[in-house]
Amino acid sequence: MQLQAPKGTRDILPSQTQTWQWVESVARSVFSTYGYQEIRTPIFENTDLFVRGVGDTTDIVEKEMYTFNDKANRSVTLRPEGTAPVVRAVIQNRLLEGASVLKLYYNGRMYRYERPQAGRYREHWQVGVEVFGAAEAAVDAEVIALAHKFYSRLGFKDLTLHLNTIGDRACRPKFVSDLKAFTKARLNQFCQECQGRYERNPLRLFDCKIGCREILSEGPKLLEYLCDSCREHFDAVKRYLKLLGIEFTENPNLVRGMDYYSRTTFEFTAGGLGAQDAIGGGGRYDYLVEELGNKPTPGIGFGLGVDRIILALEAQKFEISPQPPIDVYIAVLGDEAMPIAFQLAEKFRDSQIRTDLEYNGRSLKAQMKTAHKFGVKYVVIIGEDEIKNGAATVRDMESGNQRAVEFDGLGKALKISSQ
RNA sequence: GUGGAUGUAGCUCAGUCGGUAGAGCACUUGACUGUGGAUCAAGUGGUCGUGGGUUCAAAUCCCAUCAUCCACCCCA
Repeated sequence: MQLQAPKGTRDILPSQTQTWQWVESVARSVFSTYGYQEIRTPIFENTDLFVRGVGDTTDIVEKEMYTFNDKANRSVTLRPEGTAPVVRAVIQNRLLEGASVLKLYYNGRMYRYERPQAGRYREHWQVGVEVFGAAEAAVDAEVIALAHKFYSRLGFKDLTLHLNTIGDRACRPKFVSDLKAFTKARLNQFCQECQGRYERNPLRLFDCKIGCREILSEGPKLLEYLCDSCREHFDAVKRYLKLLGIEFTENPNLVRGMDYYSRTTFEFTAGGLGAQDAIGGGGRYDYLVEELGNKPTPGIGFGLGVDRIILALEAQKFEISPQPPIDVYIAVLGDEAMPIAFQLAEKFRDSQIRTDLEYNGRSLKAQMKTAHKFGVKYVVIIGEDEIKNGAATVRDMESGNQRAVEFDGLGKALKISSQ
């Protein structure tokens, strides 16, 4: 027990990688049907990108980043989220020039220094999309529909979509200042945590789980402060979602953890997950590109947590039937059989037959057991008799039937039989 | 960062009032001279998380520490 992966990290073992590959392939397939192309960005960035992009008063930046100095004393940070790096790459590589709308997706690991818990890791995987250059409500609805389609392709049953709007530059400042004033007048009624939130980021007050929200229910409501264009945008998003038959719950408390959001925010939660039940979320960020130094460009996107998606699928009793790792197992009896088996295995592999063989000279019974455990269709037995006759014994593991096949014709025979 | 629970074989776990370790599964061999899914038997495998302390004697009691899990917080 001395060797151990770092706290909050884990290995994804061969028994699980089939599920992971399947989830990733569904993501690729669904995203590409909406016209998205993949982008891969570095796993670390200059720290400044996240401080400016995500926001210097957010929890992510204040206490959850893996930040360190490299040998030239540059401050770099393992990416805690996917949006800021993609925006950086888009600006740096001028991907917006000559494009009306740009649709990108990514799949990668994120890092946050948090206390590990059920469904919460210090290294976790997200697949996500980002759209640039489209401010219309239809795009908000399409992005949400995309996430929704991904989940339903995976077979999700117990799924809730939470939807909110947090206004824009025109209407949010007034709301925030009124919220601050309201809170200040009752500050001693709020919990310790919320008294800090009041100072740093009042919108986060809506996230309190202890009960401070009850006090706020008497206070200003964001929905009542929305400017006309924000209200119309939000209504349009809802209309489009209804058009597609996608159910949602309006959740005025949905304030997300990055400062870059504006207008639409959303989050998907799944049943059976315990306290960490958000399996994906995102929103619109119409000011982020500008704040990072480019000409103003609207944007919207989401990140979906692959680890939690797989946990939730397991909790919902979903299972993919495991595929055998190989097609053929060669049973080897005696030292003289080894060179023949060794060559045959190479021939099979050249014919795209997935093949493994016995290396340890165990009993035939043990070899058959191994072949059975792998779930192979055929076992090819090479022993004294087979060498003498120049023909291997081929056992069909489903029927139990055996026949002799000359060494030369083996590859072809197996190829045909296994199709 | 704050709480609670738990660390014994590859896996899941048992271990009484302190007397220096067990089961099931898995693995190997055999019953069956070269045949899987069944049965039976034997065998391999453990610094009892780590370091101290108490004791004639510690997996067991005490302290510390590390790790894991769960919750708070936050989020995917």
